[in-house]
Amino acid sequence: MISEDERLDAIFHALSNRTRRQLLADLSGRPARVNELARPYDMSVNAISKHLFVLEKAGLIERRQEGNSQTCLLAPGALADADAWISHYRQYWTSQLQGLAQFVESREDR
Amino acid sequence: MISEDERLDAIFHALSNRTRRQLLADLSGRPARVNELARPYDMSVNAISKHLFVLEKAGLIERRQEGNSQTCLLAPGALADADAWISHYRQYWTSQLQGLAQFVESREDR
DNA sequence: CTATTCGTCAACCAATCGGTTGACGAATGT
DNA sequence: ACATTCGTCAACCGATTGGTTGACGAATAG
Repeated sequence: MISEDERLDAIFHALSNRTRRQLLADLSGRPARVNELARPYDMSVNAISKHLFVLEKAGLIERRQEGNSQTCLLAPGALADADAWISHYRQYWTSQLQGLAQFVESREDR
Repeated sequence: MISEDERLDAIFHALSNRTRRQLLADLSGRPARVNELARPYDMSVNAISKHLFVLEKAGLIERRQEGNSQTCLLAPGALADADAWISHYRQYWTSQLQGLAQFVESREDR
């Protein structure tokens, strides 16, 4: 049984690398094979394959075997989890900001 | 000059650790000093201090020197950036899903 | 059958991460 | 003046990360 924390760890970790974010962008709208995905990058196919594995572990993409080849496509759910976490805390951010001005003032004229 | 990619790297990296996410939760609503924050954790103050540094570098919190002590509080902006990135791609997720059923079908009855 | 293309596995590497301990400087309390 | 509290700095540690190369098995093409 995998905890919510572990899922969020994996999701945010997956998003914390620009190559992986770019791969997600590349997959926006259309699925693609590993080779296609790797071509534009100045990096071995192997490295891309590892990045895809990280994305898959986080639940951000799925891979489907297609005979010789392998198709990757975006998976729903994981990104929504990240979004939910952020949205939840953004409301605190906002509410704290309402009180922030007074807080700062109260300190600055000590 | 710090690139957008570097900012997002830092923000998502900061969010990828459950202790740091919890620290942000702890700061929800009220600022707190490093010692206060560290107390509930089974971890040295030093470790917490490092986590706070990561959060600060990502622009998620600010620290204000208060004489001997040090007050941490949430900072606006960074979380909004993460939110913006995710929101942008969620729309692709959704639109891709609309076409996914057909795609899967077209492959499965080959 | 043979050659090629696809992607992964395994081993390795330097760099970063997440934590520790110990020493320290700067403010505060007595 | 002295002791205490606050938090950081520095060094160290094992584990993980992000990349490499080389070998391999499985599917496809000639």
